[in-house]
Amino acid sequence: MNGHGRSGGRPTLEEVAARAGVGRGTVSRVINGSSKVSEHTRVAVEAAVAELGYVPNRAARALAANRTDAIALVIPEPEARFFAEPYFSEVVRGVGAALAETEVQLVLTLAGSDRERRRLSHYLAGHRVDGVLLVSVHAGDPLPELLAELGIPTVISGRRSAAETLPSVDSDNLAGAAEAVRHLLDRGRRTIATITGPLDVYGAQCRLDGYRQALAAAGHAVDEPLIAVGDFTEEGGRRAMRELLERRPALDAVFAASDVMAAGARRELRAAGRRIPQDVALVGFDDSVVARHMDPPLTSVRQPIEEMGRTMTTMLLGRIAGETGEAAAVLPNRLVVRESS
Amino acid sequence: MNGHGRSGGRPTLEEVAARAGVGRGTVSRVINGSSKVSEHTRVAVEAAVAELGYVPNRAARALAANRTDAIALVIPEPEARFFAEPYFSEVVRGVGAALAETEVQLVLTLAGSDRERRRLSHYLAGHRVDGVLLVSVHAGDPLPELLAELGIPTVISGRRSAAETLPSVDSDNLAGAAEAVRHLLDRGRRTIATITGPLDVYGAQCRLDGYRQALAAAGHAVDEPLIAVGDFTEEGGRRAMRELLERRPALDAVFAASDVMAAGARRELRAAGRRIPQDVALVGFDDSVVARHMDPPLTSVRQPIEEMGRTMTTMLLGRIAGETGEAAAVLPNRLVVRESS
DNA sequence: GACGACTGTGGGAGCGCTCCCACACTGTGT
DNA sequence: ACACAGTGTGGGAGCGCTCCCACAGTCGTC
Repeated sequence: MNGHGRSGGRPTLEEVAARAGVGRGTVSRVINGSSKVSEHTRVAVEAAVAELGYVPNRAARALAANRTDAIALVIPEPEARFFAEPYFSEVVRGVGAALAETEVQLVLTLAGSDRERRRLSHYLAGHRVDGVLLVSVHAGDPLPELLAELGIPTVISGRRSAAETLPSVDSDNLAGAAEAVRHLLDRGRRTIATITGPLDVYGAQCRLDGYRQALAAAGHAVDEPLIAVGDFTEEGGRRAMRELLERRPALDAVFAASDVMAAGARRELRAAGRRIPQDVALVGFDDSVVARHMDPPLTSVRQPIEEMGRTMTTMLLGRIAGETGEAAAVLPNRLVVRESS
Repeated sequence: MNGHGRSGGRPTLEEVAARAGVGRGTVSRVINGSSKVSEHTRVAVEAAVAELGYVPNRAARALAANRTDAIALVIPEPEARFFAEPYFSEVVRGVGAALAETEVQLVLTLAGSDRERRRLSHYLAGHRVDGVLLVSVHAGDPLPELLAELGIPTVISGRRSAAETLPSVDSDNLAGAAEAVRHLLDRGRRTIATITGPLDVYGAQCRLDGYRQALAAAGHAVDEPLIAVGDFTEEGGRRAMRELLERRPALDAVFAASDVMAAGARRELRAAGRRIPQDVALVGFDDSVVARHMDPPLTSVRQPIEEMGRTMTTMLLGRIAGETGEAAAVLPNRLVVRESS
């Protein structure tokens, strides 16, 4: 086809060795960047590699070395939160960026139900990836423990609790929420409500804590009826907003723990005849497409998702390489101010 | 750890064979569902497999059989269109669904520039995947040809021209656009403008053709000044809308070839004091998150992206298995009617 | 001048599978 | 009785690498 090697097949280590006039072991050393190869030989081998267009056979290498140079990204398929727009692609982009300069390949795995996740661990046991990236793990998910048992290095995104034991990368939900609330205070708002996520989700809890802390730090007492629990859905946001308007009709700002809930809140506010931001300022969380295209465009807390993907990957590669030690990164969030506040 | 096999390692074929009291070959036959194994033996082997928790070693299999049971999904990283929201995740979901019942794994590859794509083909040459799924391929992209040279089965999404030679899966852009326009006509609109995508993109061309055909079929002459060329960006949509309002201030409907351009058009219409849909009806294309959250919610043409992913995958697996013959699927689009029209 | 320590290097062994040939063993037809 | 096709089955020979042991060569040292 392209003149390389013998008939049909791609060139092998052996052929490169023959061409360079050295032994198999030497070529292997050069390919793997081992030391202990003389300059002279190295150059000769590299020339042979180039001439033959040699590319190591991944399967053979994996078999012999008992590693795969592949990591898996496990995706909770049915979950709206993750598949919802930018999250997924940004994580992938970050992971891809971290992997770009390595020879490690990314295997994507969709696994929704707990049963599927069990099956997956069986699968991972045989199909052998060197490590696993777990996104959006719930408390009670069996997968992390199964992976630990199998001795497969794992990094998760988002802590499951304050006492997360697994290596994890998270954004600073508390600080992000606090910044959002501080921003509303700075804008002169005084009756600031919040719509939280489900409180058994650690991140949602953190965002609520941020809300509380920002108010407290500014010397305001927290008025509990200004807190309504949502579920990260638009309808949930709407319902929570309805409650809030009933309980505290005089509120002049709302911090929603997700953009989608903010969208629901906006609908409800409109229905109640409140103008945004004149009557009520609105801030969301996630800085999703929804935020940019809302009317008015939504002020929102942006998580460094791509960077989280990158950090997770770097961390995982480190652990595969045998590093232990500190393994919990918390990345800063950033408030993106738009017209809604 | 869990009592399986010998110390440390996972069980091998050999061990299963010993346990079942048969030869290696026989176990292999059972594992691979080959015929020519007596019922009795098969049962015994399956029992041994279950007892030992045997999972075939992927690398060994790949090496011996000279196939990898993996396919690559190549993603044009920097491209907004693809990474923009649901597209990516839906494709992945479709591919995942088609792969779920197979043993084939999905390898994700990000490759932006042409140079990166060349590097990628080199990489793929290392016999790392059995086939490749190419999303969002432009005319002039070198990758398809490189893959063809390497003899790697490939399926692309979206034809590059009417005379696409590669196996491809596309949505019926022409019919979708025509339906959108017909819908506007049904709503009593008479002066229907369109904002197209870049016309060197085949899909954009098809959508324009659909616009023309629908008007022609309804007995309307196509008024060329009602056609403005955009570039799939919001700003482009805005600019095109401005042109249209200048040339044909009396227009009462706009069909934009993408939701994002429709969002731009909407902004411009608002700025010009036109109400949607009372003064001007607006229809987009893609049914993205933007459409659902626009104000008013945007009528849009929905592509069966997940199904496209599934179809591509099925097609690719077929070709890997040696099927040839017909290889171009065109899936129907569906108009999702909302308040903007 | 003999000895060890070190540096490069070659190549055997083996990773866990699939492929395929050889070999029972059965049954049928002559 | 014989040959002869058909079934299952066992196991050798690799697939292309890495690992590691052995060994040649070089140098410094006693």
